[in-house]
Amino acid sequence: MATIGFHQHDHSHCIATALSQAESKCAERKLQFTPARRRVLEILLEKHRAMGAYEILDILAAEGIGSQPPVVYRALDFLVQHGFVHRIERLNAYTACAHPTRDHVPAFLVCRQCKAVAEAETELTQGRLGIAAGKTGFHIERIVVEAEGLCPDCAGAQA
Amino acid sequence: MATIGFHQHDHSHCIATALSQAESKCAERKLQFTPARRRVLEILLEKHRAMGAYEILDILAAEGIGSQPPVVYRALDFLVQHGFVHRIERLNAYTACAHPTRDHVPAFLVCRQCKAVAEAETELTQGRLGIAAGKTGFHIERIVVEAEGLCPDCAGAQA
DNA sequence: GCCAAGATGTAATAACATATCAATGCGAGG
DNA sequence: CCTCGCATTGATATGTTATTACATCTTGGC
Repeated sequence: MATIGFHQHDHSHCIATALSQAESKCAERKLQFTPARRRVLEILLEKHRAMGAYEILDILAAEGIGSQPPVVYRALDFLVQHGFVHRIERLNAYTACAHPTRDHVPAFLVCRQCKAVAEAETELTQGRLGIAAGKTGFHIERIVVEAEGLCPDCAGAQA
Repeated sequence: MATIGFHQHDHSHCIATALSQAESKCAERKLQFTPARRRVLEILLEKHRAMGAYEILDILAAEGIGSQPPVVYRALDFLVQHGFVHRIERLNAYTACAHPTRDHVPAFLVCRQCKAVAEAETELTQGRLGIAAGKTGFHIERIVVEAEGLCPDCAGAQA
């Protein structure tokens, strides 16, 4: 499985796979994979990029699923909590997890121009930060790693 | 110089030093260290914690320096741009740089309970993320590293 | 003194997120 | 079957963070 996604590929298969994986995972853990939650995940998988909550909400509203902010935020909270979706802090946006089957610490490459997002992995207590935390007795629970720069396409177009 | 700051210390000296360092740096680079910019940096140094833009704005407003959002956002943009202040994405907040004399990639330890922030350092193209970026031709310009967890005080208080 | 670039003043609005409370559906235990 | 408890949903309102737009003023180089 590619960890990085700055390339085109046929996509409908991934969507179906990811959705059914999410479904089984929810069944396994006795979680309710409700229509709103399912649809939000599906939208993120379809678009395959980082989307703002209100952008998703617009789609839900057009489909009559719900038009108030809490609808989408509740769905996103659920999906993030269970690892189906990640939040990109840098963009205040959300993106479907690229490899939901593995337990992992996500790291992102975010293009500052086109906003494309690729997901990689990292360690929880990597290098210097882990050392610094250990020294002071800080207990790390979660880590946000987001690199900002230019994706190959935008770097090329700029020249 | 300590890279981590979960401890008390006499502070007025650091403030004066940091301000005059900022001043010289601006002079050197022919930047305007205007009253609003100076005061925002000073506020962040005084409080010595992450502050929201509107929290800073309240202080500016009370002092008659300005009461509209752009006042504080412009000052913060300037300070962030030139490395005097860092933005904590996870908190949508800002904090004075702990070691403005060095060129560095900041990394933060953020307590999820008391919101205390400590600054450490990291590398721009560390480990796996750098490799992933290299493989795909992504050009990293900036990197955000923020660890969330419990600081020693909060971890202790909880027990 | 004049011009261009940078900085500020001000109003309005956009974008992102949460609080609250009532109503509904659904499974477990009686 | 009933009903208790709990997760989810619906709906309204509000809170928080950030940007756009445009007029005006200041500063520094020529």
